[in-house]
Amino acid sequence: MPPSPPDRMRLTLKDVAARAGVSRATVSLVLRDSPLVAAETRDRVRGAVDALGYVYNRGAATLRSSRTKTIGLLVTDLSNPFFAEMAIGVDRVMEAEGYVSFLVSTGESLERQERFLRRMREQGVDGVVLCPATGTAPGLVRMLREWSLPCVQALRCVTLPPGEEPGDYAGADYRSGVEETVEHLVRLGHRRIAFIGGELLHSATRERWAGFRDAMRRHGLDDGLILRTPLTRRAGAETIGSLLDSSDPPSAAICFNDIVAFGVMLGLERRGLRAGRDLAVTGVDDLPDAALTEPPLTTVSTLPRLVGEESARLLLRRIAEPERRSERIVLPARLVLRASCGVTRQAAAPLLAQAALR
Amino acid sequence: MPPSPPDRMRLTLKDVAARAGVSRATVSLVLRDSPLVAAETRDRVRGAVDALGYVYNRGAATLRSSRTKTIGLLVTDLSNPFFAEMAIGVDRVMEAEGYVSFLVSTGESLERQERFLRRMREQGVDGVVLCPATGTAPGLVRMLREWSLPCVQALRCVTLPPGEEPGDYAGADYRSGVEETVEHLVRLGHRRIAFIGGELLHSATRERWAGFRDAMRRHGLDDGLILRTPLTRRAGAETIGSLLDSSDPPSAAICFNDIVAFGVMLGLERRGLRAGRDLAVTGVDDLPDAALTEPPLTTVSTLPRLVGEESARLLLRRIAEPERRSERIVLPARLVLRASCGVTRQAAAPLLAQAALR
DNA sequence: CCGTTCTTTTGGATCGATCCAATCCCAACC
DNA sequence: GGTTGGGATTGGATCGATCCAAAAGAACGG
Repeated sequence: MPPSPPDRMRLTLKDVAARAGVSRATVSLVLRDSPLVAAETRDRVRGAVDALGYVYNRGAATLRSSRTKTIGLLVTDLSNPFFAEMAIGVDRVMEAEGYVSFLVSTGESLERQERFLRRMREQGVDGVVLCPATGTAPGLVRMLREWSLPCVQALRCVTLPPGEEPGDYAGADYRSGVEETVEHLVRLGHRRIAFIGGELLHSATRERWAGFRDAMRRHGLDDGLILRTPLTRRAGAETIGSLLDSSDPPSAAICFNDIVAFGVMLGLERRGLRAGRDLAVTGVDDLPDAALTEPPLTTVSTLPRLVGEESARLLLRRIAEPERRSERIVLPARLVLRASCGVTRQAAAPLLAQAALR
Repeated sequence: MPPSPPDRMRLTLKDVAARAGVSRATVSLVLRDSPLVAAETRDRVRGAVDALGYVYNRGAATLRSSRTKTIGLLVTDLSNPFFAEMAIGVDRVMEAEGYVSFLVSTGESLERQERFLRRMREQGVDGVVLCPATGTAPGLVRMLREWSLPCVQALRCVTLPPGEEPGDYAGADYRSGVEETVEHLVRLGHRRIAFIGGELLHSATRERWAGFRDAMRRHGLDDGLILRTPLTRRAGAETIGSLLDSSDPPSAAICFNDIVAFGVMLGLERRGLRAGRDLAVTGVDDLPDAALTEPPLTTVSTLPRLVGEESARLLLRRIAEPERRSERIVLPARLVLRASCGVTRQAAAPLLAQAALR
């Protein structure tokens, strides 16, 4: 460790320059890894930096260059590991480029979301990754554009009227993930399938519902059994109870996400029933816990960390080139077969005949 | 919304000053809510700010005042909702004071931890809240002190040699929480109790172990059944299996945290056993899910959000007054009785006699 | 030896707020 | 009427890096 400055005075470029026998400008170039400086000079300056224990003052650099090497990252609910993972993904990519992130959890509050964005502007962040809170209006995206603050939406997105640039977006293909789930359940012989969860109207909900409806209709099945519930374990447990008591209960339940699916499995357990035997249950997200329930949960893997990484890369591209066209990155979402949907693909064939007899 | 600046030029204090017919200095005072300015002037300036759509440039302010109104927040694992909650707590308090936080998940990597702290110093944060990664040496705390960067440790803490100022710390009273758990289990008649989890040597582990050992010894019981395992669901499930197969299996298991406890319950379920009936199981943290397992989990509530809030307040005090004495805030941790430990306090009395006959 | 080109280095101006000592204003008091 | 005092306001210097145009130095051919 270099010896700390003996006095309380903070060292500046000038001190380093004096010690290395060059000008301030040269030191500045070295610190920014400019190819302009000669190797010999570079080493000398580096030596001086280490010897003095000089600390770069990013604030001063910002003022002059109006580049802060910081970004804002807004997620709706940090205590949901799904979003936390995505935040980690963003951070890993940004960090490698020398950026640091302001992270905040909006808790689905539009007011907090906007306040934070305003503050990010004051801070002069180079861009933001935004998971829009439920109910975010297109006006917000326009506002950011007005500010010329680069923004990438992640996991959810605000839809702008056609004709307007939609803006960058990175997310998972919820729609086809749910479609694939329906296909699989139908193949297993299920005809009456419920979709559980998603009271909030945002793109991630609409995509799932669309996938569900399309796939059900394709098979001529009733696509109306969609239950709007909060996205909690508790809601899952409660919903499944009333559902099973109804006059025409389903034989399978596709849940909005794994959390709801865990709740459904809990609800079944409380009634002495079991997922996979008495009701096929599936989720979305493939949280680490999904493989560890009893029975393990069939679910759609949406790889939040990857989504985070892609959002970050997208934002970096946008910062480098603000005028480029909007880009949408939709990562594939694959169905991960486990026991909670009754039977895995390999074992499905013999059962299909049996199911047809129902 | 104020009309955006018509040209690309960024507005400065000077523009606002001109419009309001005052000097730059006065505008600056208004923006900082100084009591020095007359009410009439203040309103006029505020009007000009709104009319022009002026955006405060915090970077410039920082350079001059060397106060950034930012802090760094380092947690070990953001995808653990426990830490995420604590981060939210920190953020809420800081936000109310006009601060924003750089948040990073170190993933228990000492190298990442140090790199991030260095970057925080360059950014000029006013302070950091640190959950030290496992294996963090006292040298790190000394380094921060050398940098005169205010630091509050949270949830875990590095122990410095006696005589040295220990530094600020906020956390939960794991020790007495675990002691209380032991007391309760003993009251229920358990004699052979295992402690599961905690391979990593940090203060939060040591405290739990100490609480366990003390309480067991106090009752003349064997305090040696401590199983070091990773802090995951999977580890909990695997550990309980081998434990039950051993020659002298325990009748109760106190788990490091709820995650491990969930794993243990899963392990029991896989063997057709049930927590609370075949083995008493308890956890620590009282995650939201703890109330929703089957059976619900008895656990020690540690209120991570509160710990976060306290850490933030502590940091604010330290920033305001760097030379004050170190402060330790240890929040009480209470045992929350649920069914997984076999029987709740109210129902315990009749069972005690029966237990004595074993 | 000079002109040309290319590489490397440089000093001064600049970014936009805050700090501070000085000034201004106006009422109150002797 | 002059002086004092306190509240309100101000102009210029300042924080520490980057930008830029220009200079210095090196290399080389004619």
